[in-house]
Amino acid sequence: MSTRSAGRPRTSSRALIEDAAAELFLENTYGATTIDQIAQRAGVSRNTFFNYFTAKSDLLWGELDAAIDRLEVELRTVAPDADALPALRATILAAVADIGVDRVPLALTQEDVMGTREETRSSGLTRYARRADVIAAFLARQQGLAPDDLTVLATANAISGAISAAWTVWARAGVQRHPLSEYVARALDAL
Amino acid sequence: MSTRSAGRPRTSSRALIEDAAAELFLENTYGATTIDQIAQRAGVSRNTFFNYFTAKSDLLWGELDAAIDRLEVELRTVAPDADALPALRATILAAVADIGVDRVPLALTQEDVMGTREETRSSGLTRYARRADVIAAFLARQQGLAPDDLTVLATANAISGAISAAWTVWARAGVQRHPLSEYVARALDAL
DNA sequence: GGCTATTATTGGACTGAGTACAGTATTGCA
DNA sequence: TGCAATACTGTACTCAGTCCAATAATAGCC
Repeated sequence: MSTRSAGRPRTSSRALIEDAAAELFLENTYGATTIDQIAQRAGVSRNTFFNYFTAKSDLLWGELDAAIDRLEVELRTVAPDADALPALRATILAAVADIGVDRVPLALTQEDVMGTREETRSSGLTRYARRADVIAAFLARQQGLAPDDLTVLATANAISGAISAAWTVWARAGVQRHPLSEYVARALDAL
Repeated sequence: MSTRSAGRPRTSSRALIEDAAAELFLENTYGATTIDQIAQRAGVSRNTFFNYFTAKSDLLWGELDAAIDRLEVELRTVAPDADALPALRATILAAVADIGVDRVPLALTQEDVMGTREETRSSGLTRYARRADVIAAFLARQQGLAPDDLTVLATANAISGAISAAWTVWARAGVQRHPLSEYVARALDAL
């Protein structure tokens, strides 16, 4: 890597890419910045980009992806005889508990600035789907039902949808926003 | 159009494209057929394809798109003083009422055959989102709340998610499946 | 019939995401 | 020091989707 000359790299390529992308998204909007531009500003080749991210949209959803990962892991530790829905609610809230005021995913924070409603939306939806999968697997496991049972899937999709709404409203709330978990709690209560 | 020689065309380009696509999806899977192949088999230029469809995935979701269109239109006719949720439920069921046993969207019917779970999923999700928008607009209108109210959005997303689950289970049910509206009704009851 | 405005269709050139693969640095470790 | 694994790069490719200008076809009108 020509620009990072000396010994072991001070910053990982991953971080360089993320920083470069964040800058460019703010300058030019998400849609108008190309992967080539990101790689170039990060001082990294285009292919290195794809070593760290499978798609451009990955850059927008780091925080959310991590929360879903946590949710999946934590749901595995729920006692088999626990009541499914209360346990699910508690675990969902725990998975977003440490997401505070300043940690807003890029995609949502700068939706307006970036003017990418449509473009970010479809990549965000795949997170909704993954979360629904995680929840459905938990419900099926916990309630001894098939993973493709209609009630299980309907419940899981409904819950995932409500959480999506919470993220959206939270992110749009601007500087005076409360912790994400409050929004998620209220969204779940709406069911 | 070289292949359709005589007078006025017997079949519209749109139908030719749809038929060609359906054939090719079955032969080669959705992901493995290109727009060029579809256009070629339909005896139409590539650009003509884009005159009729904005994306390849449009070909998969005709039935669902139409149902969402109906839902949107019908929701506008609901009396302003009607109780929102019961009216919504009735309108949703009406919008899928005439979708019978044999009318299964391509995307879902041939999910296995086409082996495109991942590829069809993201395009299907945009339908989920559009339906959620339609429902949220209705709820906000009917209840006198802001369209970005958390409760409104959470409810709309949850309902749209449940409906997605219903479509999925319905389509996967195979030949012995019941009318779609039964699945949708059960999914909504799960909330 | 012939004329005209509109619409359908086409060709061609382009951008940009994502993939494949082989080759070259770099690094960690023995 | 050397070797194996890993990080990085170059190049070439496929395909979706966009843009624009040009041509065919059609419907309506006289």
